[in-house]
Order: sequence, then C-alpha cells, then structure tokens
Amino acid sequence: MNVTLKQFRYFESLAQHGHFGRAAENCAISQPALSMQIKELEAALGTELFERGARQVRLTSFGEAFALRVRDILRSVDELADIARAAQTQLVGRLRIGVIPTIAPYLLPTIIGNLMRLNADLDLQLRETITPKLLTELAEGRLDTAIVALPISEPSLTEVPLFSEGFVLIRPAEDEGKPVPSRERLREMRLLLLEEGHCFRDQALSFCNTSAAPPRELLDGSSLSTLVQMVSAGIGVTLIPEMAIAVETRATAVSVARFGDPKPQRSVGMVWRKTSPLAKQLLQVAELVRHSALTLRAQHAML
Amino acid sequence: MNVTLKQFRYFESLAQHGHFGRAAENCAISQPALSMQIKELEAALGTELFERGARQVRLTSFGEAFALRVRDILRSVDELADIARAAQTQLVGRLRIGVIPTIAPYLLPTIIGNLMRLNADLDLQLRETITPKLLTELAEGRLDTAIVALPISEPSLTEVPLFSEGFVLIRPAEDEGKPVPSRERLREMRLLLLEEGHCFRDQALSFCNTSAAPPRELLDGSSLSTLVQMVSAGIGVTLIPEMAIAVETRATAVSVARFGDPKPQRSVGMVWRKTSPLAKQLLQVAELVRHSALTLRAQHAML
DNA sequence: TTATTGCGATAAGATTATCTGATGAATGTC
DNA sequence: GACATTCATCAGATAATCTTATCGCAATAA
Repeated sequence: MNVTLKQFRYFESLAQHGHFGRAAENCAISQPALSMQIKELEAALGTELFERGARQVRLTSFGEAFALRVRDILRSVDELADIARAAQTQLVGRLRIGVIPTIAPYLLPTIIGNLMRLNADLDLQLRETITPKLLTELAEGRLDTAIVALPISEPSLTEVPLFSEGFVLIRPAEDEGKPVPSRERLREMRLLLLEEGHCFRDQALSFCNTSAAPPRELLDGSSLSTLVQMVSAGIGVTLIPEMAIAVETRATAVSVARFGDPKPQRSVGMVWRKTSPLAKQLLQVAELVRHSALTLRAQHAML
Repeated sequence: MNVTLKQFRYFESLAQHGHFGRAAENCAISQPALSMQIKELEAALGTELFERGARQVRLTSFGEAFALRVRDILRSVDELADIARAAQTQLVGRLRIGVIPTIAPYLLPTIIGNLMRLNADLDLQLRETITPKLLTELAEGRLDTAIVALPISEPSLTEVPLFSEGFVLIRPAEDEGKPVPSRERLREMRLLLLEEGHCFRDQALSFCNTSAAPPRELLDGSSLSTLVQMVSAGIGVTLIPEMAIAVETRATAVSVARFGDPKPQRSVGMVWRKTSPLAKQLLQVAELVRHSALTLRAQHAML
C-alpha cells in the first residue's frame, strides 16, 4: 500500500491531540479506523511515528520531523483546492487572444485596459494575424479565443457575435464633397486592398461584387495604414472599417465618405473551441469586448 | 469527496501522456478507472483540468498551473517516504542521552566522538544529572535513553548492561605505599562523599557496609573533582570510579590505591522505555558506548 | 492482591471506493 | 459510408475503509 492524504490528515490530528480517541472524534471517524490508518502509515514508511505509552501517545523524534513536512504538504493541498475554487468563477491565469489585423490596432487598447481593470494579475497573451492562422492556432490549443469576422462556420467552434461595423470609403482629400460612388462606379476606380489572406480584403471585394475575379489593377497593402497613406498620395481609393477611421485619418489628409444603402458592413465576433473549459469566462470576455467596442464607437461619434 | 494523492498521480500521468489510454497503462490501471478519477478530481476542484478534444487531451491553463504544484506535492511525499526508509536503519535525527555525573565527564567525549563519526548529522542532546531525575525525564519522554548504574529495576524500562567498573581509593599523596585499608578500617577514616542523590555515594557507602546510617562525620562534595581536591588538601580520603582516575589525578598530588578482594565495583548500563521505537538504534548506541568504555580503559591501562 | 477504569489493538461484518470489462458516442480516416 | 480511435458510461466484481463489539494491557482504586 501507498501513503494517502487521508493518512496524513489522521496523522496530523493524532499528533495534535496525542490521543487516539479524541483524534478520531476530531476526524469524525471511529477510534479503530484511526488506529488502523496510523498503523498502515507506519507500515508504509517502515518506521514508527508514535510511541504508544500506557498513558500517552507521543510522537517519536522522527515523527516530529515527519509532522512538519506533512503539515506543509497538507497546506499545499488545501491551497490548491482554494486556488481552483477561485479560478472557476473569476477570470484568472493565462488568456490567449488572437485578433485579426483590421481590428487589433483599434480595439485592443480598450480591451486590454478593460481586462486588466477586471483582473490585474491576468496573464494576457495577444496574437495578431489573419483569420486562417488564428483558426489553426485555436484548433491546436495555442489560443484560447479569437476575435474575427463572422461567420466562421466551423462546427468545432463556438461563435459569439460581438458587433457589426460598416465600411467607409477613403478618397483623396480633394474628393471631399463629391458624390459617393455607387458599387458599380467603385468597381471602375482604382481600389487599394490588403494582401491576400486578410478577410477584410474579401469583404471589400464582396461589396464590389467582384469577389471571384479581382478587377483591373489592384495594389495590395499590408495594413490599413499603408492603404490610407497611398490614398492620400492620390494612388487610388480604399475601404476601411468604421472603427479604424479615427486612428487612420488623424494625421492624413483624406476624405471619408459613407455609403448609402446597401451599406457595406461586416459582423465581428469571438470564437473558441466548443470543448474549451473557459467557455464561461470567455462569454464574460465577449461581453467585455462588446462593451469596449460600443464605448469606442461612442467616443468616435463625439469627434 | 476529497482529493487524493492517487488522483494526483493519475493526473500527473495524464498530463504527461496527454492520452487516457496510455496514461492509464502507465498507472497500471484500466482507462475507465483513470477517466473516473480525473473526473472526480475535477469535480472536487470545481474546475476542468483537461480539455478533451477529439484527437488530443490538453491541460487547461489552470491545469498547467495545477500540474506544477501537484508535481511539487508528489515530490515532497516521495521524499518523505525516502527519509523514513533511511531513518529506520540508520541512526538519524535527534538523540537525547542522559548520563549520571560520575560517568559523563569521562565517557562522554569518547561517546560523542564515536557517535558523530557514525553520523555527523546526528542531533545529539546531552543531559547530565542524577539518576532519579534522569529516570523521570526518561518516563516523560524528554530523554531517549540514559546511562546509569544498574540495576534500575523499573519494569517499564529496558536495561542493557554496558560494563563494570571498580572503585579505587584516593588518599593524600603521602599515604602512597601504605597498606590499603580494609573496609572496616575505611569506616573509621574520614570518607569524603558526593552529595545525596548521587548513586555513587550510595555505592561507596554500600562498600563500607554503612549504607543505612552514615558514619562519623562526612563531607559532601558536588563532584569527584572537588572530592579529589579535598583529599589532596589532606581533609580525608575518597573513592572514585576507575574511569575517573586519569582525569581526576592528572594534575593533583594524591595516591591511588586499589582494593583487594572483595573489590568494590558497580555495573553501568543503558536504559530506555520498553515502548521506545528507537530500541533498535539504542542497542546500536549501547554497543558503541560499550566499545567506547573499553577503548578508554585500554588507553588508561597504557598510562 | 483484586476490581475497575482508560485506552489502544484486534476481529468480523457492513459499507464505500475503486477497478475491470463491455459498450456507447463522438470524431476523424480511408 | 464503413472503420478506427478515443474518451465516457454502466454494471458487476474487488478491494479498501469504516463501524461495532471485544480484547488486552497498564494504571489506579479498593
């Protein structure tokens, strides 16, 4: 037989009380049960822990040394249970979030702030890359959740919609005031897009009804910032999500135009493995992200 | 239910293998048994430790933190067993020895040296006092063993004889060469004795057949050294154990006389509680003490 | 000495925990 | 779509653990 925590607990009680009957009572078991477990513990160790005198039960000198260590172990175990109890409700430990590049720069600062305000000890790990990579890492367990454009339609993932955001047209500053081009007109303009792989590229193309065959000549940028810079240089026009307007047009002379119906837009949401035990916490995070986005939008509206 | 070490061991195995079947095999149990124990552990903690994917079993982030602590705990427990195993054969930990004052100064240096040579880590605690106090402390568990004059005849104690030692007569230096007094003559001399309570006092008186009523006028000293000093000052004569000769007459001008038959002597032995779990080690110690005494006697014989 | 009391050990039977083997359900593979 | 893999579940068997009753020993009291 092996030693057990139960034996440790009984041992601790007996060491404290120095009396089998009272120690047993303290453990809510019968005296023989305690006697047996102590005997088994001693047998397992090959050493006596107590000296049973006629009038008293005393720890042997080894027993005393043993007691110190046992106490430590029992404390560690109890502590472990406490930690677990705390972890189940609150958001603790490590949280690995992936975000697509057309959201990350605009939403993350707010999200991080809100998360850290919720739990400063949170070990937040962030990853910014395109949706397919995020999904792979999610599947491999290297991410806990990802903020992407919906739908993903992956049966192994839970999808939670967060918000919808429209796209706006970014034109050179001198186009300010000109009529907003229709989708058809847009197709004839030089539309600057992100590199392949970015979902926002597909969403933009989709709006122009040119999803399948890319039109005329396109120029790919690696970030929305780059695209906007190119627009301001008069190279063409581009689309960016509403959320990006404030940041990307702050220091750049371009014209922002909003489309009439049908407005282009996309749905942003959070996804995680259906098997993830963090589900409860992730729902909490989703709510927080949703709130962060609303706050952000309200701030922009005031500008 | 409470968490158990068994669950911790299973958990560790599963964390390592990431596969219920293989982990179960590693633990020499069936896969359902492992599944159940893991489930129970998770239930006890109120948190999931593993994320069961279709193709793999992964630790949750909490599980990883948990695993670190569990590993520590299991190591501590295993270490505990090792310590116990080492303790049962070897003499380790604390050893509390009581010695009567008419032996301690002469025998202890050798004993301590030999004990520490056997185990340098030994926590040796020594107590020098008269037999009744030693026996009390022994009974109260404040000593592990005592070196005293036998017999003690206390049924709760184990007695182990170590050696016999004779007594010699210490006379002023000018008595050197004079005939050794008989016991009867001795009774008429001024015999210097230790204070009451010292067993050696009784043993000396017993030799003079004056056990019951102390004779003429006695002068009590608190140590053999004092007695010998008093003898050298011409105040009287005294008896000391052979073992004390070398030390006590080294720097003092006195005459040492050995009695003819019947030679006075006493038996020195070790005692410990019959219930003491150190019995095995104490027998070992007794053998060491016996050997120390023999060595000491041999050294004296060479002087 | 001879009862009596206190306390731990032991024994037998009941209860609970844990395990095994068979099977099910979900997912992924050919 | 049949098959394989893998974890969960179930029922029954086995083993660990507990309880109650009793014993034996030692200390105290009569």
